[in-house]
Amino acid sequence: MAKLRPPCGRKRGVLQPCGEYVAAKRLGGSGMIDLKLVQKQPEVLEKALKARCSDLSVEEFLQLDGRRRALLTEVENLKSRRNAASAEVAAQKRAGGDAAALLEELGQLSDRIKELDAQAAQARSEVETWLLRVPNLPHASVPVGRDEQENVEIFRKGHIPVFDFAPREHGDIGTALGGLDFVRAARLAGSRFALSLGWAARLERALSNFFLDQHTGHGGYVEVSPPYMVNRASMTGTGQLPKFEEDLFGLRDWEYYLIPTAEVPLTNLHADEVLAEDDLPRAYCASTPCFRSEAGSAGRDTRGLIRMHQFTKVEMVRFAHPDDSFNQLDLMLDHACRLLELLELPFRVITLCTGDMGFSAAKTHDVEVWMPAQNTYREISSCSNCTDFQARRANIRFRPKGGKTVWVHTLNGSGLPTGRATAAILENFQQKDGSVRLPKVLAPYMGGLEVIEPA
RNA sequence: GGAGAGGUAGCGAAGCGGCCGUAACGCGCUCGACUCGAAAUCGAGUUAGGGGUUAACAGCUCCUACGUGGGUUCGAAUCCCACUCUCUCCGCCA
Repeated sequence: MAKLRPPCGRKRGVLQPCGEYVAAKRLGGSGMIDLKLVQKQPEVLEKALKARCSDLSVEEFLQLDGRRRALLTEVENLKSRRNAASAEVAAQKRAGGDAAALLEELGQLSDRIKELDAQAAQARSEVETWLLRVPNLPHASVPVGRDEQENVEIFRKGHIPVFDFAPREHGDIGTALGGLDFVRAARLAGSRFALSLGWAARLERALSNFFLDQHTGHGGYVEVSPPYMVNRASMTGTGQLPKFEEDLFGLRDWEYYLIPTAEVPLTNLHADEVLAEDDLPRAYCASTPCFRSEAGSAGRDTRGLIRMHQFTKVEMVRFAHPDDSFNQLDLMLDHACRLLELLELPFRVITLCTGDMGFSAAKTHDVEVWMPAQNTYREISSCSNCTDFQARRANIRFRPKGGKTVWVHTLNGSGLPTGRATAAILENFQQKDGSVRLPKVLAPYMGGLEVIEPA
């Protein structure tokens, strides 16, 4: 079964076939945060890490890196001598001489180099492991804050519905209408799984198709149908690994992971490529299942469709020129908001503070939809500019006209997850008699169905 | 699953133990010449990472990298082993 070994090494050499981190070929180049920056301006990183409430020690890094450099200097001097002496051997042999004495010395030198090389590789690997765990630096415009309490609301849109009855939870509504079956889903798989039937299954397909149609039409995104499981290099490229392995589902005998979001395959679509400047910006979207272990969220959102081990989501990914990436972020945010407007759902947009942002993001806007049963806004989309963070890890560059290659900026945003969208529709459009009205834009996708009636 | 071919810079491709990794040659790209301008042509330039030195991402200097990892050797793109990906043919299969 496990005969076909997992492919996870990639050309850039950050990884070796069995998933262990080894010396990078291009330390400080592709693969991680800017090494030079850390070395020369450790205080910048220190400040950023503090803002993110990270416990990584820059001090520790400086020690590791110092050791690495000391070893390198030593071994490189020896190599330099070896190279010169080897050339001498060649010259003597060409002249018909006997190079025995030199060869004797070189043999010892070679052994010493082998020893030091191993030590240097080890030191390099330690430095790299540290760097791979450093989150992206927050953009200057991001509010500094500890947690979600300090996120900043930007604007609200839409009308919060007023009910002359107690609004019910979407899980109950969907179950009562025969579309959702959490009992059987639990029997089939376990908790945090859902099963939809009839109108609900069709609604999931309808939402997916509606979102994709909007993106490929209005938004100019290229639709992609990517792999739903990827190798370790891809997961490292977008930042899920090595730090967040426990959040992922992996296969037992194969070095593959189920994607937690289509951001992973879509962003890695151009891994190890050099794009032309004219290729930017580039936009992709995909509807895929997403798999998340939800480790650490035990007890949260245990009812309904909000937090699942498997859910379907349409994702947007953009590759942008560094000078243009924050414009692209605004654009992508618009695309997400537009879907909610078309679905007639009330929402608000917030900017995440430094302490609440994801690992790879330099700036993130969350879109939160109104959920009547909880009487609050809940996240339905998250749009992030990852600047060059993922591009470094996945080695995605572009070539400015006539210039040297530069890291692209990558962005990703949900647009939208079908489960949470369904939840919002059920709750916001529920009616006193137990029926649920559907947004008008979905009618063509629902075979003309406008209201879901109790059986 | 069987057999074979291959992975070298932005792309194509040569090299198959030291004179070939600032990697032949071609394309592309940059600059210049020619031109009123352009095309064509001609000329020059054009890999990346790291160490040292440094105010410097400037220069100078050294090291490393020919799919990945390991081995042989004073010395490996070149020889050996394992792995991986791509392509062709055969077999099997939705």
